Amino acid sequence: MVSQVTDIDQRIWQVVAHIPRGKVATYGDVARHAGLPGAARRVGTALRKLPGDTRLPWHRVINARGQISLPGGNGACHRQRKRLEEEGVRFTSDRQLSLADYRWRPG
DNA sequence: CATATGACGTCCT
DNA sequence: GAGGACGCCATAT
Repeated sequence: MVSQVTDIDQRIWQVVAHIPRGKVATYGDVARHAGLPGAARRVGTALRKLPGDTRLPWHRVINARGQISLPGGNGACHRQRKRLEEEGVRFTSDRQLSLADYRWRPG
């Protein structure tokens, strides 16, 4: 079965590509900027379709609680944290950071 | 057309 | 502040 890439996915990816280095955005924020308010879950599905070798900064997308939403089992979770730390983002816990300090606010 | 699913958000305990 | 329950949205079956 092949995941179909829709126009929605393209818009979501485009928004993610605009998140500046060293900053993060919540799934809800990305959905809203993509013109799909309330469709935060759909953002996760779109990112899930990304190939492992993508250049998109998907690691800058976290949930509204300021924590990584990927399951800890796979290595993706650790990979996301590592990339963020390399951008200067400090974690207050294994998978949590301070949204107040790093949340991206366009404008 | 009805159900199930998921890298979520908000409210409540 | 940390979890759980329930709600939302677009897709897949």
